[in-house]
Amino acid sequence: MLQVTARTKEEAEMCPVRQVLSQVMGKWQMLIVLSLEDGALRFGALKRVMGDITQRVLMENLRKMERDGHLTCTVDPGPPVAVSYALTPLGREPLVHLKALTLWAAGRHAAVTGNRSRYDAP
Amino acid sequence: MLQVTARTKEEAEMCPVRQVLSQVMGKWQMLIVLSLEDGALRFGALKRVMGDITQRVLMENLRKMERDGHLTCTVDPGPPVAVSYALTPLGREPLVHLKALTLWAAGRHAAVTGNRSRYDAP
DNA sequence: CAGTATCCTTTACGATACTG
DNA sequence: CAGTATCGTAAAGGATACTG
Repeated sequence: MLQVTARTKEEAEMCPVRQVLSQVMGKWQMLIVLSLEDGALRFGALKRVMGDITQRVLMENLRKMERDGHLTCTVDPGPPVAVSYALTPLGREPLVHLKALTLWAAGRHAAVTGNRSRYDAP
Repeated sequence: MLQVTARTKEEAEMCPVRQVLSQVMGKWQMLIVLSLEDGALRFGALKRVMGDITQRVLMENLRKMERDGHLTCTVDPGPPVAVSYALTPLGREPLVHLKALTLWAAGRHAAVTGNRSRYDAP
């Protein structure tokens, strides 16, 4: 398998795979990627679509992903200003895998719920 | 797209997709799944393979994944005791997608590093 | 509307010591 | 060797208020 393990924390932070993955696999990043699949969204719309995320946290994640080149930020000076975020080609690449995982998770929810009950019950 | 968004925190916690995904997409869970791909490992060996994880955190994650049915825990009473962990068929299912993501991340490391420098520089 | 700043809580994690 | 318990720290996140 690929090298994703490390012996120290410093080594882990330098792991190339982890560095790239962390920008799309996190709880919020993944939701952002999926939310932008069908096209650009303005900040407010994106926040509304995601629902349970605060403005501050959404901004943080958007900036990190912009920095890594996963999405672009386009400003239309208004007034009022309109800022929209869109996935770059690079940002679209993991989409297929993330969707596959999401689909798998959806299909396995019943099984997992059953396993949890069985584990907790006795 | 599938429904992975939520309007409240409670709604998010009940999201079937998020519930299942959280057991394999977390930083540690993903490393555990990948580490067990080639077969069962004893606790100590698994800890050594992963390197930068503490005993406590590894135990926590193993228990959560065992609860969800992603892996089994087999005890061979010694002495000394030997406890080995192995993926279940359910636990193997996400492997293909996780490996695809890992492979993608490895291939894009250079691009992302470049993007970061460009973003930070000016 | 988009963005920043501040404060506070919670969660994840690390380190270490102890037990069968 | 595997597992538990305790304590402390650091990171993530939530709430809210304020600005152009």
